[in-house]
Amino acid sequence: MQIGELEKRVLQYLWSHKEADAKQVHAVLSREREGSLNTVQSTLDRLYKKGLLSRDKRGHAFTYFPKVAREDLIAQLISNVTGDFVREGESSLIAAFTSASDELEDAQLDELERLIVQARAKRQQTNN
Amino acid sequence: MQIGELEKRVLQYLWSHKEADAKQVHAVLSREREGSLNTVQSTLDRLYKKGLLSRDKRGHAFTYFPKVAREDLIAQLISNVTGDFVREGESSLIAAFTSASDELEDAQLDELERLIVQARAKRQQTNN
DNA sequence: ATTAAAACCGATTGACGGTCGGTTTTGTCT
DNA sequence: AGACAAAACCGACCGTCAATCGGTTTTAAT
Repeated sequence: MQIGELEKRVLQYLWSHKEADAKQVHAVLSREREGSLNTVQSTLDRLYKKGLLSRDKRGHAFTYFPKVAREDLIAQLISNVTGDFVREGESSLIAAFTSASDELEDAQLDELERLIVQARAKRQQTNN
Repeated sequence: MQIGELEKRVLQYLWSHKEADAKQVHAVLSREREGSLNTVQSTLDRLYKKGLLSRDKRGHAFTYFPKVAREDLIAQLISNVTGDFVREGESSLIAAFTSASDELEDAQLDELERLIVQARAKRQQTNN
């Protein structure tokens, strides 16, 4: 799946505000970019058809909600873009870490390790 | 930057074989896909112009070499595709890990942790 | 029923990867 | 140097997809 620039901004907004209709999104975005309400509407609709948003009619307008978590989408995008490059038995994450580690802060290294420990604990519990 | 299907295959081939000219690449790829030599040539040239390959004239033909490491390209692609989603002080990797951890094998968890330890050791040395 | 708001449709534009025919350049061999 | 063959290079075209927006239809509130 391919996510455009405007689509990304719209997603960002919805993740941080939980819900909004086209008018609201347009109002906010028009402070930093051009574009008609119609364009925002199309974009919301495209995201909806991509399964990234859900919606619910309230009065005239649809109110849109994020349907996928930000982290899930990030994971999916990473998987899409790296999938063909990754060997059997390897993870995109590991491949990426190999070269990204230099840019990580100490705190992020710690955080990542913490998450690993946590993941292990979880699969211990659930016998995963 | 955007990498197409054929471009990915060509890169894969060059990473595993170090160098090749258009003819060779075409010969190999034509076992699994259609397409003229010219198409492969264009693709090599596009990759060259993108800075992902270098080349060197040998006789009539250019011989192409990978210019970026596989892991570096993966990291760059991840950064491109997730960049706008990632908060200050956060890493795409961490965000991705949050949702991908369930799919990782135990061995990969171990591997990742090993890489973390290694990264720490390295920055200890170089006073990073 | 009227009316205003929003959804919906369809057309257009701009990127970009893939594809390939045809021309030009370039190396090689005699 | 001239002929020949091989490969580079150019330019055109297609398909896809995000962005854009005008105009029409649907819909809901009064």
